[in-house]
Amino acid sequence: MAASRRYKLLCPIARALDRIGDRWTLLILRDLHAGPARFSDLQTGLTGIAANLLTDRLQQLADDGLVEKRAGEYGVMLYALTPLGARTRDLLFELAMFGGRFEPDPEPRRPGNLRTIAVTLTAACQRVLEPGVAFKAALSVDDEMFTMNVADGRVDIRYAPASSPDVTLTTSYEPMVDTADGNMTAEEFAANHAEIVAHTPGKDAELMGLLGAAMSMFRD
Amino acid sequence: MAASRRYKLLCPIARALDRIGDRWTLLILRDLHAGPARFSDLQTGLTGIAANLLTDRLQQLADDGLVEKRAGEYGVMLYALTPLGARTRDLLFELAMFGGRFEPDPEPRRPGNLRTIAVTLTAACQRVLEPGVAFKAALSVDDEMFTMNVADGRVDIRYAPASSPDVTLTTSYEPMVDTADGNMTAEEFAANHAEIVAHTPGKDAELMGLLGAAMSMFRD
DNA sequence: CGGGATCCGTTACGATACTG
DNA sequence: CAGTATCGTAACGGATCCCG
Repeated sequence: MAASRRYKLLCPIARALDRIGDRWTLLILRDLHAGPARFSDLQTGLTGIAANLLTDRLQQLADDGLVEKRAGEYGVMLYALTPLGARTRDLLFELAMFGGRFEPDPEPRRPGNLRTIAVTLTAACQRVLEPGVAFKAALSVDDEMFTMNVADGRVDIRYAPASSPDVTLTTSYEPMVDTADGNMTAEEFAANHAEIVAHTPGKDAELMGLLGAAMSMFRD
Repeated sequence: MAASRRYKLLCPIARALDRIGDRWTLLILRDLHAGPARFSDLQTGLTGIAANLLTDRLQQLADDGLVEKRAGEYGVMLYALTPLGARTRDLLFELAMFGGRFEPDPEPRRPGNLRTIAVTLTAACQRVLEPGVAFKAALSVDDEMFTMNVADGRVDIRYAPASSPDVTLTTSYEPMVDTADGNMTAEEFAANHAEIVAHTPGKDAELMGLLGAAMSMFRD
């Protein structure tokens, strides 16, 4: 952010907005909550962000200590959240809870990839998780793969294929959004829009119970 | 927000940012959480927002149903949060919690008035409030007056003088910020930077206990 | 004086093209 | 793949002016 446009106010809300209040910045953080990403992963997911803006925002986030750039395998550059950057999770979830109250745009654009859903889903599951629930799930949403780990009262969802999951769920993006928006019940979602296979007995019920409760959080 | 710059994404975070993601918008909502305000109250509190931008933002907020414009006494126009707009409270609090992790700007600007602190303080108190606590307090912060009502497990802080309070607290803005930032303990704040008078016995302890716990939330 | 509207220079954004 | 460079357009910031 240009120095001239910083609020510079002695108020923690303004201090936060001076770091993450720019256009695109919160959406970049949102996608990074799905795990480390390459420049082009982010550019694809953000449907039409200009390359120079993505460069600027990543630089700003790095300067402020929210994101770090590091070399991954095969020499590719990876951007990842720092512990400080990961603290935006609850904030992003509150944004999602608030945004869920509005009708979707009549002509919505689909994101270029589904990293976007990880942080919202993680935070929602975290809030409804009951003690003792534990499993490893492979989620396939429109052929994009997620790993969902639940253990010790913690939920973690990453944009990566899962090895040896307890349960596998295959579904699509739109019905998930419809369910979160209240246009479909969790029961109908489970019955008609989810294909589920348990590799460890009983874990299918744990997964669907958690997901159903999480998606229902967005209603009043 | 210009239609061309809306994200239009089928993601609740983007839907929220399409309403409240513009520059100044969240700070306007922040100040409105202190109670209904006139145009010039907002312009003063936001230290240097251009009049045309404030007009634009208020119009946008009204169009989206977050703010309503109504006639107050003596024919003055008042802007107030709708129930939907009031739902931004938890979101603003998460922003404050996150922003509190950063050092203040070396040359911070002071807000033109102290409406700015109401929502942060309300939300923080709400989260640490213990059952059974109830009082009405008059807060005087650098000669700006707030009414703090605590009853039935709810906290409400408004930018208005209080009539017949149980307890009166006189203090200043900077020590409150220092305490929230962790540069001062709640004990030192109470001992050296707060002048407190109980009109109903025991209510002074309830007020200071609540405020101390609230300001301490911003530490790790 | 409160509550804006208008004008204008500056800055950021968005699209496309280009490069190591 | 991972950015840079360029350029037209849109938003912002500051000042001034208007009107009841």
